[in-house]
Amino acid sequence: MKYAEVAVNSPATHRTYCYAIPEHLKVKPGQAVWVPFGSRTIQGIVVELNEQPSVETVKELSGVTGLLPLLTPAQLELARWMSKRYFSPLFECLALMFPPNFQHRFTTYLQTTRIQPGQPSLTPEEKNALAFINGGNKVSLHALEKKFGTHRASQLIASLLQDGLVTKTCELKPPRAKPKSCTYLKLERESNEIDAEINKLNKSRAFKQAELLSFLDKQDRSISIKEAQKCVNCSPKSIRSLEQRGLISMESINVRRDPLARLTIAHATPPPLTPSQEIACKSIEEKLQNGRNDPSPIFLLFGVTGSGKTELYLQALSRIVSLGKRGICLIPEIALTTQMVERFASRFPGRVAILHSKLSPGEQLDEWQRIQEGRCDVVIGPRSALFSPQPNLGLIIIDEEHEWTYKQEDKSPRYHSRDVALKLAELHGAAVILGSATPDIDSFHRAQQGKYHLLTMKERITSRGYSPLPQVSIVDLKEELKRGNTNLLSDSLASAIREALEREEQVILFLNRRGATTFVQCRRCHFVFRCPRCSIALTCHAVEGKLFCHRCNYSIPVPSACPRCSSTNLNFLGVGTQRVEEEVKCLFPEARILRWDKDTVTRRYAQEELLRDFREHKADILIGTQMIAKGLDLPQVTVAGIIMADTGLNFPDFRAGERTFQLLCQVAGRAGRGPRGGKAIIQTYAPENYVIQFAAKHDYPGFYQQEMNYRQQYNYPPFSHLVRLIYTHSSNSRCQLAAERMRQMVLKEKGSQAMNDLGLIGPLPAFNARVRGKYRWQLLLRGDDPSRILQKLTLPQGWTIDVDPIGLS
DNA sequence: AGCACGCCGACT
DNA sequence: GTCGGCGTGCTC
Repeated sequence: MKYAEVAVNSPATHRTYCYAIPEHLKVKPGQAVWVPFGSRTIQGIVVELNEQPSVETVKELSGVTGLLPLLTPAQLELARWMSKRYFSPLFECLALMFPPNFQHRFTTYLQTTRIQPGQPSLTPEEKNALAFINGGNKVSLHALEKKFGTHRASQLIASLLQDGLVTKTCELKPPRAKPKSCTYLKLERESNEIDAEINKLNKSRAFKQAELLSFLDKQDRSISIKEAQKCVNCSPKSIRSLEQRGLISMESINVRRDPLARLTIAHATPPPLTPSQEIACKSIEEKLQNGRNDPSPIFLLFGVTGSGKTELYLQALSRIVSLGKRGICLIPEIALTTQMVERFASRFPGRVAILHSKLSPGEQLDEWQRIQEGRCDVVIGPRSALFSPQPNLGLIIIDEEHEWTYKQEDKSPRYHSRDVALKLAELHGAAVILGSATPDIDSFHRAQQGKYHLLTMKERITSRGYSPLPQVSIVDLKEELKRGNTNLLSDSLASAIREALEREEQVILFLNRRGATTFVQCRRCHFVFRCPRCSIALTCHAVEGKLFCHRCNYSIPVPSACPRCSSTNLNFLGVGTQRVEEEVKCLFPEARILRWDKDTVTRRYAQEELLRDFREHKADILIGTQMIAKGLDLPQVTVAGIIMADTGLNFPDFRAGERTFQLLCQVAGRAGRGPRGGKAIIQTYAPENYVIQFAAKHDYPGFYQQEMNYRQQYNYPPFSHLVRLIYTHSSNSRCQLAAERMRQMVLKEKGSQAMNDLGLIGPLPAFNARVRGKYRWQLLLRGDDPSRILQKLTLPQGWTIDVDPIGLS
């Protein structure tokens, strides 16, 4: 008898469980299996095989799904590493690597047994529920919960089950995506025989069949059933009848759902490299060549906006492909994949796969299969693309490596793609290229320490040769106010826009907020309208005439009076893209304006369309939030305006400065990518702030130095590591209590482990203390290795652990 | 996820 | 005294 250690799909289960393998089952590590667990049967992944059981009493595996192991040994190893590092259940880490739509979910159904009308012991509500279940022959638990509420439903079911009036059954939901096939028709007779058949059919009044035969005879390619029905307008019955008589045959062929089919991609050859690209490229090739000393080299490609980082990715990839290996390229936002995908697809035609959540389940499945079959040189996608089954991995590229979307914050495992990529590369002996114009402070620090190979590209190239970075001027909004200008646009920004419009050039205006006004305040008693559930200020959307909570979507109509003092003198404070748009419209009534933020762009390819319109100069001014800052190549833009640089600078997070610097550099870098050059204007109330000063000079090294001083002074990363512990509960006092208890627990452990460097911050309510009606309190651990203390502690339920948190909100 | 166990307030 | 609410912990 052999035994399997299985990671099971049960929440909050960090260990593996031991199962006996029945003689008739063939099981290998990486295999997906069904196992009995408590009262149910659930899915699991075999992570290890043993000759001896690890516990005394074991159950048997119920079965396997698929003959081959679902996951490779390297994937198992990566998941184990992630589970340990991020304190997340092993199964959750493994699940990242499953094919699309793999996880089978059970649905619970209820059915009535013998009906006994007028049961005296039943409450009216129970009778009601019984009638509801009796209505259909099988009712899902979900439907019942919707009707009666989750809690009430489970109570009702419990009592009805006890009375033996209903039974409960479990069924597997069918998978949402299946391989798509198309059935083709083929003639089984020679042309001369066909004519005879057509005559025969016409005589027997089966003229539709005759028509179909003659249509098929005339074609020189295979015709699908759908095409045939459309062209001849015949019924499926006619086709069946011809098939039954052996005149035609049907063949089913799998068809691929290609997400790139809607793009027209021209093949391209590599352009000549600039001197700095040449140097960087040589350096990468050299390291890839002597893989023996350093099998998994890591490059930090520090190149200013427009220095041609993508070309270097392409060169490195083609090098890797020529060595018989493959690559993965991570990009930060789904919205902007298209430009990148087109670049890759034009150089590796038919050998590019893309993976992201906006693809249909069918497309995801088909792309996944192509990748697994080794038919793609590169997989492009957001952070999850890291877990695609790319065989023989030789290179991982992370574009815009400083981007925060690479860290999964909202759900477990709370991993950072950069760190996981480095581990994955180590496991495969693959190279890693991290690319950015404004590298993450931590990445640049590691490059300085010699852990990464630093490649610098300072020249900016455009279609017509080199062009300098745009000149950036800082506008002091305090001065502007003194001069009596209360508009959002300063005089110098307005005149820059005017000049650009006169020359028929384009302008982008950046604002890092959304909504028309930020919040509404009473001028008399200073009451602020807040969300009753989340207690954050409500945002006004003038178009809908409502105030919205941007966290939980709670809304109320735009108020006309203060609920506290009944004053009708309300102040609509703050700035949103809508208000910028109004003001710009007012100043430049003839300009064509596009607005891009999460409110206007929700449809699947809406961003793409909007971007295409702007690039084709169907609009003059683009107003947007964060999204317009990211990696767009807009050659006709000559003016980039930052409406308010300070938003975010005062955010209660030690990385606020870094984040603002990155944003400002990115926006400024949007201007002047074409032959006409360009300029950027930063409006701010804090013109002397080092973040704004260095951003205006495009001086990353200068900013890095200053920022490092600050981080060292306050012992923030990279001089320390952080772990955030968060407790969530609907009662605030409970949170506080739990957090205080946790603090005592950690302090005690700190003493027994003699971890003198470990610092505790908190307990504190999280910056967004209330989310969806639940309070959140946090405890920050800071030190050389704060994770170590947690290995010994088992956290009570309700706690989440975030290792190396990215934001502290 | 489900199920059992144990601890507190509201009743016969 | 017990019933049933919920919070907590376990499932090989």
